[in-house]
Amino acid sequence: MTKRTKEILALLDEKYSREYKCYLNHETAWQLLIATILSAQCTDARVNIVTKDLFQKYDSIEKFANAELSKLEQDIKTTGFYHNKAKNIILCCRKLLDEYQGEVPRTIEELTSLAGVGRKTANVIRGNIYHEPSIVVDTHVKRISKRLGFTKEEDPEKIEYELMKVLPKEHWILYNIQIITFGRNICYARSPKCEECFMQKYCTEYKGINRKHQGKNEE
DNA sequence: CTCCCGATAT
DNA sequence: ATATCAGGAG
Repeated sequence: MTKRTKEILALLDEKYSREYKCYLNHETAWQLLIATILSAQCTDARVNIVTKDLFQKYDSIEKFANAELSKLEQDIKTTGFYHNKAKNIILCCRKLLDEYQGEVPRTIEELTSLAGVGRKTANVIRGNIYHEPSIVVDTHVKRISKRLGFTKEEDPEKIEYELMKVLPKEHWILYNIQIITFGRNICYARSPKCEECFMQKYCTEYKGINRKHQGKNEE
């Protein structure tokens, strides 16, 4: 690990909690799995609003597996992409029952074989439920890892492997949640709060005081 | 690469 | 009006 990387991780540890706190409300592994499927291109705040009622109405994997598609679509509608998500959740839960005895599997291969579950969702489960070191590359991790100069890749899977080489294993899970918090509070995709950012020194896009991020319409 | 898609901030 | 939000499948 380079000195620069060590300093960035120290700054994150200093600013944000070192304890892992998931932003998607859940009580069980299968609830986190469904919440994460719903979180695609949707804010975690919106997902939590939906799952609050959803997990009372559907209080088991069986309920989701036997759900009526059009009903479930309406129940998750406000998360967007609701046709795909509803269909995937039903298929996913049926497979959990048919092939995994209702247990959420542990490996990337098994997890990504479930409908609606890609690498990002699989890594959320592995990190959060099974406490396996894993890099979750979501929109925040992608954007901010590029700004911090950890990667220049566009493909989330390539970014995942690159971050594995750069970051020590003990920080993999922590990095994910700290970067999301950083992205929510300061390092926005649009109009990030660069002037009050504690990461200025390490940002490849910071242009200096009184300048907009990425240098559009300057001077 | 395209499509899926509602809610919110700018 | 447009960009963005804890992406995934065909």
